[in-house]
Amino acid sequence: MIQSANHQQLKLYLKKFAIEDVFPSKLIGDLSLCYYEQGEHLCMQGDNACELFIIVKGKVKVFTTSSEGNTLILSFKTPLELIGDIEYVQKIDIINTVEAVSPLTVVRIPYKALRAHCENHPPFLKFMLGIITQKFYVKSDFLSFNLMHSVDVRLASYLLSHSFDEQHSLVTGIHSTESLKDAANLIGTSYRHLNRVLLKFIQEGLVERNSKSIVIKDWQGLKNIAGHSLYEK
Amino acid sequence: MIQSANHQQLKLYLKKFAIEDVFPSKLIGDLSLCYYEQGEHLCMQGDNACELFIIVKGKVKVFTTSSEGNTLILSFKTPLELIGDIEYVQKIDIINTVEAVSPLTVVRIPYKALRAHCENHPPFLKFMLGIITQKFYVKSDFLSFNLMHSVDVRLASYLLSHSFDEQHSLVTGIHSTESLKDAANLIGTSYRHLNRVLLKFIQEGLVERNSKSIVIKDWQGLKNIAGHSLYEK
DNA sequence: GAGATTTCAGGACATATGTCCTTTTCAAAT
DNA sequence: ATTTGAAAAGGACATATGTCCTGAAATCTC
Repeated sequence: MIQSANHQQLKLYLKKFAIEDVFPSKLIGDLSLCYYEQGEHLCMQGDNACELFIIVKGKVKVFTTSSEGNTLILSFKTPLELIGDIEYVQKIDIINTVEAVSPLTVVRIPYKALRAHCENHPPFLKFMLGIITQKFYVKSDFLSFNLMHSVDVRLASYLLSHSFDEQHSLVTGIHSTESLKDAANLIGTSYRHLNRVLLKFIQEGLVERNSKSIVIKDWQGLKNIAGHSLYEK
Repeated sequence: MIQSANHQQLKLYLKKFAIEDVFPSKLIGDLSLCYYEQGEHLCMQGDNACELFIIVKGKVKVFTTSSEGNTLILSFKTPLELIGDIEYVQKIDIINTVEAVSPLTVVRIPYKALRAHCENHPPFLKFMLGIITQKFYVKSDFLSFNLMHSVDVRLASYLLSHSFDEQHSLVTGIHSTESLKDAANLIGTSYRHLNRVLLKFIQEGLVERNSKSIVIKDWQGLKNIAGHSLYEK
């Protein structure tokens, strides 16, 4: 992780997301801009929480590891999103591990500064409320979706929503290796089973697979399986 | 539903939960106390949202119905809890249906009054943040738990946590009829399968079943299956 | 470039879970 | 008490999913 002293850049980001007024001016000096490389961890499950992160560029995955050693990905997050918000309010340890899955830029703010200057600052409180209620809504949807639908449906939905990712459009490049494992962990199934369902999709002509990627051939067909596509956000 | 004009009683509730200072005094007149009978609905999925409810006595179940007609119970809620908070912040329609499962007392506040007087009122914003982050945390846990564990584990956990409910202590009375169906819908499985697992528990001597209730015989045995008991809150 | 090593896809089997239907239980009505 | 109908429990079967393992493919090392 590299910490930047470039306050100009930081302010550009705040402006980009229209959150300049969220923090009182006396707190601006406590903000810093940080860059993480792919694979680096922002925080680890169980650690003491002491800073709030605002994701302003790149993508992270949020996951938890059970006592049995299983990994479950709870979500992928892209700007504008907060890490450490729940922990700040509830005053608890880090709940989930967060890892950069692309080069990442975040604004970092120590809890200490927040408690000193934002505890009763309505713009900040409203900002937090907006983000957290959104998160809750998405999570609630995600829960229902997972509990009510089979892996087929979930995978179809996953493929659809992750094809619109930053990079390509229709010709999606979902890397076989890591990201398929991630997909399994996000969907909440085993890698083995995901492969099985994928094979079925291939046999049905819905997708094609080559050594490096998975390509969607029949958009509508997948949509019919997915019903209402989730995992979108 | 019966609306009460008893402002004295209302204030007692606010005091009981130490939330007298959450609302500015000019808004107090907009609060009202409402009583619901078991089975009544506070709000229905898809309806226009216009009031915030604070549950101060009794218990509700929050559930959603899929387009295929399946019901999934997302949670049971007891005081102190909010209904309509996400909708208020996000300005969206009612997400889930909420039904009283016991005689219920709530404090009702029209959104209109909140927007007029609480939009920038830090005590209110902080109150909302506290409740919503808590909800998020519980839901996140619930999601992981459901996605990572089998129905056996989930049922064991359910039985354990729902035995400490208001009424009895060890000798739990989980009514066979409705509440077993509710259990299935909460766990996210079919009634059929829940019955199957229950039978297994009975054969293993973990629980006993008579015409009206299910009694836990082997507390520790269930705990061993459940691992860390969820569904607690 | 050939062997060694890791990674990945798929086979075989066991188990978990869903669906549909039949049997059983319980309680209301007569 | 008998009948009758609703509700709950369980049987049978099909399908979904997990686990373990093997063979194939890719990558690395020298």
